[in-house]
Amino acid sequence: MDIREIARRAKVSTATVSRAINRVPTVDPQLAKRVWKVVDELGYYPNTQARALVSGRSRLFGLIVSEITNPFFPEIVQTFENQAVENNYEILITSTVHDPKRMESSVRRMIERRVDGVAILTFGMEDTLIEHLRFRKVPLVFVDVGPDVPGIANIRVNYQNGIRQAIQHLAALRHTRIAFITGPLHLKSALARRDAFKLSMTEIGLSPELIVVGDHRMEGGMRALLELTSLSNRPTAVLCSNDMTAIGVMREAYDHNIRIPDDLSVVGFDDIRMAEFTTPPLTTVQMSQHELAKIAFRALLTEVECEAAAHQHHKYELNTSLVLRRSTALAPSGGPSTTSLKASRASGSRKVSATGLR
Amino acid sequence: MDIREIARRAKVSTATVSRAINRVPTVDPQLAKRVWKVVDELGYYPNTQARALVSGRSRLFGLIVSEITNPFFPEIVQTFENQAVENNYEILITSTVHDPKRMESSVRRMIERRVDGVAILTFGMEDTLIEHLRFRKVPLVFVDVGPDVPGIANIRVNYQNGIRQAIQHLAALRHTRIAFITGPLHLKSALARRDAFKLSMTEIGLSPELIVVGDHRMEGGMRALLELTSLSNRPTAVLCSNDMTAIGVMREAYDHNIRIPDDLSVVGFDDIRMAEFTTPPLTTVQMSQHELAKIAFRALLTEVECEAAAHQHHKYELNTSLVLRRSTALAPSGGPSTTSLKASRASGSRKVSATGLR
DNA sequence: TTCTCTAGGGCAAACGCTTTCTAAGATTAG
DNA sequence: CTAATCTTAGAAAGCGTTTGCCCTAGAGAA
Repeated sequence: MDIREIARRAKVSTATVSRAINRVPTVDPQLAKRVWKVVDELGYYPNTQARALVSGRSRLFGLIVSEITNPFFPEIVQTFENQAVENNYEILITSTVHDPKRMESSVRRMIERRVDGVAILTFGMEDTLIEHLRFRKVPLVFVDVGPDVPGIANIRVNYQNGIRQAIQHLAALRHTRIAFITGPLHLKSALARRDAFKLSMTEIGLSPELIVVGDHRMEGGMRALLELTSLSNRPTAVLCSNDMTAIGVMREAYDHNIRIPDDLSVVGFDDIRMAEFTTPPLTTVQMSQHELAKIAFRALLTEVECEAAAHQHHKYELNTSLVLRRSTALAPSGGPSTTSLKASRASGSRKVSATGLR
Repeated sequence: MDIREIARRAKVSTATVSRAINRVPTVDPQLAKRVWKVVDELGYYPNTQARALVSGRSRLFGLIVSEITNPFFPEIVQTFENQAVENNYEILITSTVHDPKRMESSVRRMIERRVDGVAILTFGMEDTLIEHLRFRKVPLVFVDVGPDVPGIANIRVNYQNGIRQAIQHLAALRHTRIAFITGPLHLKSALARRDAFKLSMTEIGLSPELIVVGDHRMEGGMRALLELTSLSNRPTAVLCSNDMTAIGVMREAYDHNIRIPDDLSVVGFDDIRMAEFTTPPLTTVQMSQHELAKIAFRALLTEVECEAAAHQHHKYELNTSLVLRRSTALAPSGGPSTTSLKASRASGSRKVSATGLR
């Protein structure tokens, strides 16, 4: 069933049907009603492919993520999709699972489908692929890792804010030996977090020397805790480069009878959904996936809809901030384990306000 | 840049270019090489919209899930996407978030994009929407909830298997008071699980009376545990209708100083990724998301590719089975808490074999 | 040499829409 | 009452492919 069928039945031309459906105001209300009646009766749905072909816009956005099974991403996908639905876009998702071949095929497929824009929310991407997209003038938005050139929107994450809050929170709980477990050191975002840790420590006169390398996965956190406990002067608190690492730390701690938070305070980073569900619930630095996705979508949309904006170089920023839950407590005082802060805390989670921190 | 441009430069007709690109064997190898050379030089990518328009197949599959942020689904999405990439399909994902409006718009969008098939992996769906799809002869595949009519593929889950294994595992650990926390009772899948529990209990001469209602979310699990602990003869083990419920139980247990597994054995259902990361790691009934997605995709593919198959009524089955981790132990013997099985267990997870069970 | 056949390439018609251009009425001005 | 202007619907030209059909050239047979 096509537009001609509708035209025939409504006794108008296909042009009129098209105009009616697209709510062009110049069409006579009488006619429009007649058209709509037929459309509804027949359950006619316009063919998007044909529309896209002639209009030159597919109303399709690409969304490339590292791994949809990484708990950081589903929230992003959900929000991105919400935005898409709201704005009558469809979204083509690719989860690259860190495979270059996969990235390449995904870029290719997106180009073949003539997407109107691509959001690249992944930890690194080969430049030649980006070139392919740029060459075809596909609007692009990156987070963190994007090249600093015009025509590409970039979302910069302010890691410093949240990490400073975390460190100052720990310091306020009398912790002085605070360790940091990094992510893979080839990741820009991991390095940025580590640097933020260093800065935040030196800011308050602590030396940021307890740094061990993790891998942003649970296993890395487990290994890192082992490494830290073998030290002569163990840390009493540990800040992790992401939540999965923190979960690994807590898991390993459980196996070694290290109580959290009584013996060791743990802070994560990202605030993935799961952080709320761990035992104990994880205090962590929130990098709102919701906000991130929203910003990414809007960036794409402005790039696409406003021709004017297309040639500017846009920058966007995403803040981070500490969310208190129950994996941190007063530092053990050296003697028998001290009472924790636990009792004095509400069971829900609440954001710490920036006031008083720095 | 279009096919005509290629034709011009390779000094052939567009027909030949098309044939060369699609590897039609009748085209002269010489010519084909010439065409491919130009294609590569210019970085030409065929326009999928145009292709779809004329060929009548969009090479697009729809995937409707309840909520991508529900940890059950990302794995499914990933596997489904893998399959799609392998078979040169693209996938349109919708997360309905239980909103009927959203479902409707999603179905509409899929029809407008002329998807070649839709996998509906959601907990219930309005019949009128299904009608829309059936009316347009879109191949469909359901899990559990699909109507039993020809032209629609159905994946039936064998809940009994895994749940029986779970119950017999608990019984072997000397548990006799085994509780069950259900999901929302309007969900077919939740009812099926409950019934499997009842049957498995009576099979071994235990009475399935300790049943409380949950909601398939953490909160429900927390409430349910509270309810169970207020009972005069508390259960020593609890089987949950899904993993999130089990996580809620463990969380609440932590707050009440009920040790898991020493005081209470907990078994989940689904085996979401997170189950491996809880403290203690959750023993649970696996319903392989990987398998599920794979079956769903294959079902769609056969329905689309084999015209012959299209008019048959297909049935597929997905098995379930217990995965042992560390949230179950010998039932406390009534006196001071007994030693748990913990020490005797490997730390990894392993599947229990069906041998000896039933 | 002529005829027949076949292989393989080109022409042009779709696919289902949007949109420009045109023309027919309707309306207003002179 | 005619001419000029405006309004609105229809005719038709694409959008970028695929594909059925036809045509030609060259091979092989007579």
